[in-house]
Amino acid sequence: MPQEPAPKLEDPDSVIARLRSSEIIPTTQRVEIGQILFASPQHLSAEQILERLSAAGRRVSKATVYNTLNLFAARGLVRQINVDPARTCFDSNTRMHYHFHNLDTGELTDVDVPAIEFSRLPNPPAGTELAGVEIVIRVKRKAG
Amino acid sequence: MPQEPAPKLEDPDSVIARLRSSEIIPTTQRVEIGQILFASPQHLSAEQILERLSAAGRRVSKATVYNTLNLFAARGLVRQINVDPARTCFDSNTRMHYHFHNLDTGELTDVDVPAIEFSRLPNPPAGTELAGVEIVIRVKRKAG
DNA sequence: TTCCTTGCAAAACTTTTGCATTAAA
DNA sequence: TTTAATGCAAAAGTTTTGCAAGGAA
Repeated sequence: MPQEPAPKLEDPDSVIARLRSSEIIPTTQRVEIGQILFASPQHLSAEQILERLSAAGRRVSKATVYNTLNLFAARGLVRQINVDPARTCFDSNTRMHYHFHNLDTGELTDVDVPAIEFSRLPNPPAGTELAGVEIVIRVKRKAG
Repeated sequence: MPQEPAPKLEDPDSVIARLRSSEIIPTTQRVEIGQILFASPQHLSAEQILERLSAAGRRVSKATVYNTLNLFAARGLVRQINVDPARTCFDSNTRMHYHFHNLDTGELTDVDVPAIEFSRLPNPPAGTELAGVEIVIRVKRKAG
């Protein structure tokens, strides 16, 4: 019987280098979490990371997973995404990009910057300046 | 001494008509909540609605506020907004529009559709169709 | 009367925190 | 050795739910 392929993990040394260059002390747990997140561009909740850790035979406490994700986010190693009010997602793709959000499945898909082009954008309110543009294109199963 | 002006309330009959046309039974509590929400285009959390209710001398249980907001959202009378992972906001402006999000204050400001114009948008993934485009323009206090 | 809604308290969740223990440099 | 991170359990916060009591048609 076909077996669920184990999700591939990023090379630990590469994760360590990445953490050090963000001035983050590379503890065992942080590296393990980084190996999961940085293996590919993806969107994971804290709970999903815990699942993948335990699937990989590693035990990391829930508190540490949250601490680590918040630390990574504060240092720009991941980006927080709020599409589902029930849980926060962390996006390991730190290049600028947008998202498709499938309303039926909850799935997020990246949209590269060149796929969207503005011909007009409003000026920020007085006293403020642009900090970023976030776009979520909601899609649903095609009626048919 | 200047007094905090009581936020104005929408006319009850107008709220009742609105609920009926969405096939929602206009109970006392639903009308009271509608009077707050529909008084002007605004973005309110469940907690803020409870505050305004009690400021107006009305008592509605927390459970009913949540039930009502979810009902209104399901019927398209308000739109749910997820910018703050800690709480869900409900937007009583149901016309299509976008938002400025002030990162320093958390404040949301409407951006009308004509203020943004696309010259290119990606095709939805195979098997899906467009359901909506959500844009949040993040702004911060101007450095100076 | 019949069906639906409300209110309360408790439950369910996600996320944060305090503190003793352990690991990193 | 000194400083910082981990793990646990408890706490905090928002949202949901079960059920008895009350309101709408």
